[in-house]
Amino acid sequence: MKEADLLLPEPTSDCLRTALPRDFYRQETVNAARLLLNCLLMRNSPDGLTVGRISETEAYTQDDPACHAYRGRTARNAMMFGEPGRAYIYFTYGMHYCFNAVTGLEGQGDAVLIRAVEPLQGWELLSRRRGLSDEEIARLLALKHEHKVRVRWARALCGGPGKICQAFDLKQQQNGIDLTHPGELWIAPPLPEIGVPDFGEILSSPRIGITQAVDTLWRFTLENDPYTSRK
DNA sequence: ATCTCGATAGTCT
DNA sequence: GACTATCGAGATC
Repeated sequence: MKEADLLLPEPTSDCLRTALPRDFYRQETVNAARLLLNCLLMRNSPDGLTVGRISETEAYTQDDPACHAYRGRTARNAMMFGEPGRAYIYFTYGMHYCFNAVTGLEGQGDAVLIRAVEPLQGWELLSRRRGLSDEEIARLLALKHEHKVRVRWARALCGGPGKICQAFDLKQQQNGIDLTHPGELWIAPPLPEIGVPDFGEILSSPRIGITQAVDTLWRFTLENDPYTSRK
């Protein structure tokens, strides 16, 4: 399927009624990180609905020195040791949030970081939350059919974990939300009705922004997917 | 395209 | 007191 065909239908779509089940998150974390690619990040807030196709993930396991849970349970990382299928959202660098899905067995301390998504629905709302002016949003909406503009805009909105949290309004308040049921925040499987892009093979690369275990290739992207945080 | 750097505050030593 | 699963601006090539 070509990328231009990846158009989200009206919000009556199945993705509003469907969520990945608990058992999906219970599987081995590295597998979950790979399979979360192309799944749909769904966010319903009083402001409106926003949807993004997951395009970049990273796996973190408790026995991995780069993982927040590596040194055991603390108040901050407690959610990682809880039920798989819940959101683990944390604050970092004094100004950014990062969104993870808890994976593996309960009590294990694993999670998958969502590093980039392709916006599918709610471009205007995502843009406002990211601080774009009304004039800039209007200009981009008019040019959105141009591939280069669309990719550039998408990456400015959601090409990085901090950007996703700002665009999707994810903060401490959303920490611990159960992602396995449609509500204010959940993840839907890739739906054929929406269109599943064919971006080729899954690539593995070093995780970004860490200093430990830099040779563990647990960052996952799709070969020809332009909607990533970097090349 | 790739780099360096500063902002900023919660967490842990 | 040091570090951080980041971002954006500005410099440089």
